Amino acid sequence: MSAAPCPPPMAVPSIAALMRRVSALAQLSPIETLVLEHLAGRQQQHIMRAELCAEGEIPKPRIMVSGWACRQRVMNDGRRQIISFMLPGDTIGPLRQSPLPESCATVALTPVVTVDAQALLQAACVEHMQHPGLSMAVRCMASQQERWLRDQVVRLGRRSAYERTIHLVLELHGRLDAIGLAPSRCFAFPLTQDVLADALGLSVVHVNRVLAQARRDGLFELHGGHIVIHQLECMEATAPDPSVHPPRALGS
Amino acid sequence: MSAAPCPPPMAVPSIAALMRRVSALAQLSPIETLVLEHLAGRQQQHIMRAELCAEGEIPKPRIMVSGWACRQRVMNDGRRQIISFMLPGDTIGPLRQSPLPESCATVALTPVVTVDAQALLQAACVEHMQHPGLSMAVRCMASQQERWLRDQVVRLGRRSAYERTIHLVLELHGRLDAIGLAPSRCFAFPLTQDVLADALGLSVVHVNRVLAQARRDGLFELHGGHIVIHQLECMEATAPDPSVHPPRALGS
DNA sequence: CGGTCCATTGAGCTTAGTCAAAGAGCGTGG
DNA sequence: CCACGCTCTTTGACTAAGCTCAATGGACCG
Repeated sequence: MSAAPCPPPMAVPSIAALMRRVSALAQLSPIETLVLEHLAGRQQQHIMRAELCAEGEIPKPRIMVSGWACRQRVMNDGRRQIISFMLPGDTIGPLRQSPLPESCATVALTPVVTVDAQALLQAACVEHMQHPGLSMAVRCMASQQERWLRDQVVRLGRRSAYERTIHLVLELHGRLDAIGLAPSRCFAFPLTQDVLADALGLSVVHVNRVLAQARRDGLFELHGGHIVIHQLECMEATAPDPSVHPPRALGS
Repeated sequence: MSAAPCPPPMAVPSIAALMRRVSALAQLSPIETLVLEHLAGRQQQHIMRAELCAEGEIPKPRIMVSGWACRQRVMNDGRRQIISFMLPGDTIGPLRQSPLPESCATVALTPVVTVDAQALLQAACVEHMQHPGLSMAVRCMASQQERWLRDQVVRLGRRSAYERTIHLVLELHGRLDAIGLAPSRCFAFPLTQDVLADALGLSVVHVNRVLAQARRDGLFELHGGHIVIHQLECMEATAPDPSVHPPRALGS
C-alpha cells in the first residue's frame, strides 16, 4: 500500500527545508553541503495514509522532504495516540543505526516525499571526523526531537485541553517557521480534528469545542487546511514553555 | 553472571546493574568489559533531591549505579511533570555528546551514585570500530529510552488513571527485573504518591484512590517503600502494551 | 444524487480534581 | 519515654473538565 519507488527521474523536488534546517544548526563545509545535496537523488513518494515505517520494523534512515507525517501507537481496543509529528527536514526512524525494532508506526498524514538518509548517517556518525558540521547537525536534531517528545509529555500530563491545543499549534508554527514554511504566521495545517484529538489525548468533540473557543478568543483562524495566527504573544502567554526564560529556578 | 571470569574482588560499589544491563544487549569483548569495569573508578554520590543535571545545562555523560532519579519539568505556576524515571544502568544526559542544553532537570529521588561515562561514550561512539559491542549496547540503550518515553506519552494520552498506574508499575518492574533488582516480583519502590501523581499526570488524592483500588483488587502490595506484585498476568491484561504480542495489525 | 468525510452542537454522564480534615510513621530534642 | 513537627497517606464531600451519545450540516466527489 505504500512507497512506490519513483520510477522516472523527475525534477528533483526541493531539499530546501532540510538544507535550511541543517544550516541553522551547524556550519557546513562545501563538501558537507554536497553530501546533503546528494541526498536529493534517492527520492521516494508516499500517498496519504501510507505507513512509512511499521511498528516492529527495523527502520531504515530516511528524511522527510515534503508533507506531514506522525508516529502513532494503536492499542488493541482501537484507542490511538499520536506520539509526534514529522515535518520536512525531520527523520523517519532514529538518528542512529538502530538495532531494535521501532516501538511505533510512522504514517503519512498528507502525501509525503522522503529521501534515503543512509549517506548522511554514514557521514555524520561513522566518518564524523571528516564531517564535523554534519555530525553536529545530526546530534542537534536528535536533541530537538527529544525536546519535542518531552514537551509532548508535559502537554499531556499537566496542561488543560485549551493549553494543550494552543501549545501544539505554537510548536508546529515554530518548527515550520524554522524551515521557512510559515511566512507571516500563516501556514498549511492539514490536521483534522480527529488527528488533533489523538495527538492531544482528547476526544474529537472536545477538540472541536476548544478550537471554537480559541477562534472566539481571536487567537487564530483555521479553515480549509490552513491556519493564520493572529495573537502569537497571547498564545505564548496562555501556554508558556517552562524553559523559554525561566527565572533560573535554583535548586533547593 | 555465571561464566564470566570475575577475579578482582569488589573494591568499589557494584557496577553489577550496569554490567547486567549491557551484557543483555550486546556481546562484549574482554577489552570492552574492561572499559566498562573501569568506569567504576570515578564515582560520585548524590543526596536525595540533588539536582543531577539542571535544566539548560549542557549535560556531561554519567551513568546511574544505584538509586532512583527522574527527569522533570516544572512550569511557572508550580505544576510539575515527571518525564521519565532513571534506574541503575540508565544514563544521565543523552547517549551522545550533546550540543544543546538539556530541556529538563534531573533530580535524585533517593540517594544516588553515578559514574562518569565519558570513557564509554568515547569507546562506543568515537572509537566504535574497535568496540562494536559497546557501540551496539549504547545504541540499544538509546532505543530503549526512546521506547519508554513513547510509552509515557501513550500512558498520559490514552489510558485511564487506573491503567496508567498499573502500566507504570509494570514498566518499573520490568526494568528492575532486567538488572536483577526485582527478584520474585518484589522490589524497592521509593516513589511517594506525590511523585507518582506528577509522573502519571494525576492529582495526589486520585493516585491514592487508584492505589487503594489496585490493592483491593489484590494486584500488588505496597508499603514502606517496597512493593510485591501478586498478579502480574492480571496487571498485564489490564494495562496491555500494544506491541507485546499484537495480532500483527495490518495497515488499512 | 447519494455517499463519505469532516465539523458542529446539545444533553447527560463519568472521571478526575479541589478543598478540607484527620491519621500514620518517623526522627529529634526535651 | 513522650511530645512535637514534619512528611506522607487516607477519606469524605463537592465541583468541574472532559467524555459519550446522538443528531445535524457542509463540502467534496464519483
